Amino acid sequence: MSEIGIKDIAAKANVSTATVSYVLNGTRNVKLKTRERVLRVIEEMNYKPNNAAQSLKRKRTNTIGVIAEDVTVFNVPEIIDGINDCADRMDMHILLTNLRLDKRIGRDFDRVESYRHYADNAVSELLSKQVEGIIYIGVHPRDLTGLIDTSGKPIVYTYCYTQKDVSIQYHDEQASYEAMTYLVTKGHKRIGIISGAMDSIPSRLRFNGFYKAVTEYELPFDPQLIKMGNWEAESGYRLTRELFELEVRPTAILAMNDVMAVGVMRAAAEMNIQIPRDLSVIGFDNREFSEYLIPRITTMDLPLHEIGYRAMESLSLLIKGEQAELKPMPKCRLIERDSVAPPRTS
Amino acid sequence: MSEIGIKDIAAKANVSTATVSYVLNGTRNVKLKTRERVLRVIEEMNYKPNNAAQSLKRKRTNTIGVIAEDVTVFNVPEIIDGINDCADRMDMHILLTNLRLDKRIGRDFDRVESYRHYADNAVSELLSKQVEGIIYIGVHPRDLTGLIDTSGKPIVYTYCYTQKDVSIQYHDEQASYEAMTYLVTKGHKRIGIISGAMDSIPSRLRFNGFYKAVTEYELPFDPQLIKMGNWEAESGYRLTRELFELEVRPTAILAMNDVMAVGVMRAAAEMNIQIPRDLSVIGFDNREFSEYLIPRITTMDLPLHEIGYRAMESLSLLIKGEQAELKPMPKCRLIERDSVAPPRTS
DNA sequence: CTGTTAGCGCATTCAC
DNA sequence: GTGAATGCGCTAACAG
Repeated sequence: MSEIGIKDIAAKANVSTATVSYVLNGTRNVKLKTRERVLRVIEEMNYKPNNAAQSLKRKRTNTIGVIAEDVTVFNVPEIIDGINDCADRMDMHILLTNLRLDKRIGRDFDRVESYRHYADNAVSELLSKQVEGIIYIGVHPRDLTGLIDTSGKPIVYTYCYTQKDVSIQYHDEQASYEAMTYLVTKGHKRIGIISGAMDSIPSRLRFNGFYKAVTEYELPFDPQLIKMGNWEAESGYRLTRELFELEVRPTAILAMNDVMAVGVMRAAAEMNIQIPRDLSVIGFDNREFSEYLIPRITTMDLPLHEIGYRAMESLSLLIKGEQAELKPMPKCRLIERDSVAPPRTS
Repeated sequence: MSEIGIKDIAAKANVSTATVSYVLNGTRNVKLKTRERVLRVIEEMNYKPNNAAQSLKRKRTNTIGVIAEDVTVFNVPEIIDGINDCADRMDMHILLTNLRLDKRIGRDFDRVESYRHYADNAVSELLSKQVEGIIYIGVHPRDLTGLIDTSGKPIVYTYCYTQKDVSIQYHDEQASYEAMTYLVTKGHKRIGIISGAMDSIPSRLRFNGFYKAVTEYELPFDPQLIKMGNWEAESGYRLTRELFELEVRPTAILAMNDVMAVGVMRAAAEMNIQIPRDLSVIGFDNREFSEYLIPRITTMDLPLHEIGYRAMESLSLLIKGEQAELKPMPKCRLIERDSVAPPRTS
């Protein structure tokens, strides 16, 4: 029975409820002896303060809400972990809501109306529970302006954004630029790129990084080396075949995610092209499997933990009424493995 | 400002707070006209009931706590998703606590003392928040008797268990038996097995299934075909090499997880053994990467969603004071892919 | 059908 | 250093 309350403690310890509260919260000095007595009784009766009553009285709950569009998407757990990490340190608690978008409406994220309902519910519920702020974790970066109304409560977005709220994202452009730099350093000049879906923001950002590298390193610019994929392995496969029908073939391919990199590898295997001897491949996301492929693929690691941590930091600032500081975007990190080598001097 | 309360609504709608409460909860009939008026005011002022106050009054919170030992472990998100799925249907809410064991204490799960502290805190906090029950998601199946005291509140364990509480687990023994059956159906007789760590319960259970198959199908029993791994890829690699030094080599290998199956594949690649032509491989877990390997590996899918769902169902029963019904254990499902073929008739 | 009011468990102000 | 009284926002019993 969790029915023991502060007054049960007070009675058993021969003090008033106020005294119990004082020793519990350290709000005022209590004679050592009484304090010890109270503490002992609390221990004995295994008393736990009723959080509902506390929240009602103080105006704080020390709780924030996290809305995840789908916890089963690969990047989400690590972001949550980052939020947790930070929240623990500031003694904040987390109320997690899982929208289950993937299961419920599939991948059709652009039809905002199809899930506004779920989002609204989640927010209402969280607000009802008196959260002091909300972190929204998208499954895919996109503009969510107007989706959510938090009634003035602070909100931070990650893996998506709105036009007026704080959002935390990693540096896509820097990431692909860095990947290109690595390839160039290894001696590659003709580098093919297989993009994600073109209506996606990360795709465009990563393209920017690619162009920047092409320009800065004065690589031969050939539109034929640029292929529009759709994030799926099949597109990596198909486009790699196209790339290899070119008269002058690329010596390296940058795939905008690891899944498409798998497609690249499949195509290569079929055409008897050895990676990395005949073709270098670099992926994106550092998905778990990227380490298990043969060869293990070199890829860009996403700073997911850091994103979560930062989101929590910013939210905490907003809750305190301060301005969220504008730190530079978290960067991706190159994971060097076995799928990149210098081009063959044929 | 979420400072608007029921009495603000009452005032503006010219009714008493009670009436507002009644229309909100449908607890009593309210004249249509007044109801509509109240509803309109609520809408206008964007009023959200204060859950803390509600919980204080009713004795229910409609909230359960979920303690995950580590949300970043591969199987956990899907379990949470299952819990969510069920919780949504019964209008229950979830308070998630992430122990972050992997990050904080590493893989040394047996030293219960090293994380009792975290578990205790999590439970205290949850109890304080008046959850009506708890689901505990372990990272690895093991006996956790004595770790947690919920002060009488119902608890359900999954991916771990205690000697007195309800726990939900999938059917390991059936799974490996079924995997063996599949291999036998394909014509294999000499089947090697690479186990997980032997102090692990799933390892032993899966062995049971293996033995059962060996017996029932009257396979040649050869202790040399049984290798003790440790769940890591390296052990799969090393033990496969050992298996291939045997005079009569196995035609198929059952690895107790997909990670070790990767090791098998690596060893095979090095020895120029083609999968599945020269060697069939079957894994366990249906890890995401198992589909991306070349060849894609046949594996046993874990009913994670179902486990979560069941855990929630059972907990809900316990909360209502009923007995948790004993359904048969959820089963694993064979995912047929490309790493198994009939043995070569050499 | 609607209003009045006690009290849920706790923190806090004021009085001692 | 301690205790009695008040009220947080809400529900439900009681009264009309």
